[in-house]
Amino acid sequence: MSESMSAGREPMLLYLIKQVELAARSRLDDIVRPGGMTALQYTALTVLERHADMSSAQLARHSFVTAQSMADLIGALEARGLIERYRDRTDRRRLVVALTAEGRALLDRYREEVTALEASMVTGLLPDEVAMLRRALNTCRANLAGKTPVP
Amino acid sequence: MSESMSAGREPMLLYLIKQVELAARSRLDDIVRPGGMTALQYTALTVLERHADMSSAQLARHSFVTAQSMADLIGALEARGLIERYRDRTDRRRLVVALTAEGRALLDRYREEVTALEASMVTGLLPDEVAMLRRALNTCRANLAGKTPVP
DNA sequence: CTTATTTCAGATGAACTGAAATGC
DNA sequence: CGCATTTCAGTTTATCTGAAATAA
Repeated sequence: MSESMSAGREPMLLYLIKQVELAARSRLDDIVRPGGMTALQYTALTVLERHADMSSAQLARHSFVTAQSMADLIGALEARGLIERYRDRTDRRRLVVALTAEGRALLDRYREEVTALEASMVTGLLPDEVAMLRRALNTCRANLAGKTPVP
Repeated sequence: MSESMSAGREPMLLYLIKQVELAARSRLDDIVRPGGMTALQYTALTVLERHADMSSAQLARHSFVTAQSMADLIGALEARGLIERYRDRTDRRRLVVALTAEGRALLDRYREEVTALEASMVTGLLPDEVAMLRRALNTCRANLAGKTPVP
């Protein structure tokens, strides 16, 4: 009965994605742990580096999590002095997040190792294939969000 | 200074992978919640369907988690009656996991919806591109594990 | 003796929901 | 008023580490 269906033939894509996420995050945690950060925190810093002047709520939408979850993360980064926040003058509800010098220094400190981790992850794939992987993941992300590619 | 480096140009692959995993898991949770399961539990059942007669420790290695983490998951599935365990006669340390009829029924009950979720996730990609995505993820998984593709 | 499997106990990280305060 | 942002409080899920029992 069910063994004739196609879904059982190959592992779910969701399973593969989860495995890669789990293994990659574990490696990234090892890299940034000496800096007193988690992989998630480091990743958030890289997002802030690419997107200045975002509020916590904007970051939450950008990252597919609730505003409350992002507030926890932002709070931890602020407590560590890696970011600071200031009130937006034109909309005083918003607390705009900015990297501090220390935050930038930590990003720089681990940039090479993180780049090397990503490179080791895609070892055996051609440059075109890596570009294709990136494009496919962006498509998946957009499809799951019901939105256009990436802000 | 750091803005001339390549790492800052595009979002990290790790970030994209995490976003897709988060969004996809959330959708899968919605699908299987009526069955009283989490996405993780459903995924574990699909692994058991494809790999019979595995012990919890083997499953843990297969899934990149500790034996203790897998024991929690297996314990929940057993408590729900979706799997059962029996002692391996030739190695009495091992408790071999087997799907129950109820476990198979739940797999069948959600198979179509889960297949549709994966299909919707890769909407806009050609079949070749989906195959390439799967292959690339397998490569990443193997590279991160320091092992050969998949058991 | 060493190693593998399982189990027990506790800790942590990272997400969630609900509710309230503030400001647009 | 309704909506967005932030914060506070509590909860859940999914991982981890450490330690002990059993068996190969």
